[in-house]
Amino acid sequence: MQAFTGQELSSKKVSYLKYIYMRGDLVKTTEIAARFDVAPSTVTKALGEIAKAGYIEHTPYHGVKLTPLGTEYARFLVRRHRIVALVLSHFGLTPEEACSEAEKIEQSFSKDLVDRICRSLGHPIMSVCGEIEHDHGCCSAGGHPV
Amino acid sequence: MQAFTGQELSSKKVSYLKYIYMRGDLVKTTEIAARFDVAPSTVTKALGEIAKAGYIEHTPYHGVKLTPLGTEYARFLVRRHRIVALVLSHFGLTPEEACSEAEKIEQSFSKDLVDRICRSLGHPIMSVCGEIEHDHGCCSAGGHPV
DNA sequence: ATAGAATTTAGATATATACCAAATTATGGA
DNA sequence: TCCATAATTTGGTATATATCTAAATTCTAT
Repeated sequence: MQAFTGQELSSKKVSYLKYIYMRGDLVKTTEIAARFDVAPSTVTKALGEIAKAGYIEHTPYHGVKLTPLGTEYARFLVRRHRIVALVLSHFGLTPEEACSEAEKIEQSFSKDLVDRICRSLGHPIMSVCGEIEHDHGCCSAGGHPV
Repeated sequence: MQAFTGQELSSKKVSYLKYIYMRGDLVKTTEIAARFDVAPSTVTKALGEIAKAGYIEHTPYHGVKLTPLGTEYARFLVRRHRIVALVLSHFGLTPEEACSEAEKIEQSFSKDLVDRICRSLGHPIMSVCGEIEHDHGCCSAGGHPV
């Protein structure tokens, strides 16, 4: 498995990548632009950069698709999001609040930090906005023994 | 009291402001530059912007000093830092780890979120890297009743 | 085959961060 | 006091991110 840090992509690119992952298969520029309320040209430029980084395959005029690396990375991004949302829910935020607040702060959580929180929580399988997948060595590897 | 959101200043500016607060009184450009390992000119520019925003008073060639607004804001920044560090410590991070990890993620925590976490924790007076001041209506005001 | 929709390209703007080199100001020692 | 040196600021440049508009290109469905 890759050694992600969680800081490979900027905040907006992470949002786009997660969206592409959730939508699955081929995703169109216009759809992403509509979802994030930005101009299509803004999305085109970002997609080009995400593609250059190897996370998606961009077929001009046709759409984007995750690469295997992108899929693996997106899985981490979603896990990070859900772990952070779960943590916030412990402070009394409703599932909706926890999810939207997580969206704002998750960007700065490193993979190592997420893994430690995950371990400390006993590798929960459910968050407030979906299941938490613990594939491979993910958060059980490294650091303190489980 | 002011209605801060926590996003008034960029990440680096927040770091500089917290440092100025901790150092107290008149702080010199070179000192800040040394502390953050950047060129003095980089600091000068940032200080100019922080001053324009009203948080510090910059006397060219002599140093900077917090304004009342800046002092109040810095107090919030320090409280935010300590609340976040305290939260991280609950997941098994040592005080040092919690403090340095908090430094990386606190920027994106809004005042509202900090206040909610603070309330949920029962307004703790101690964190892992110092005391937590709860002046004015701070985290007990607004939102759900305490 | 082509009009209209989708998309990309090109050119601008804005913010944040940072550097270097040159100019300016401050300050301490003779 | 005067000046050499240190500190600081200015001005110019650079990168990265994010965004837009307008024009050009490509796709697609009639």
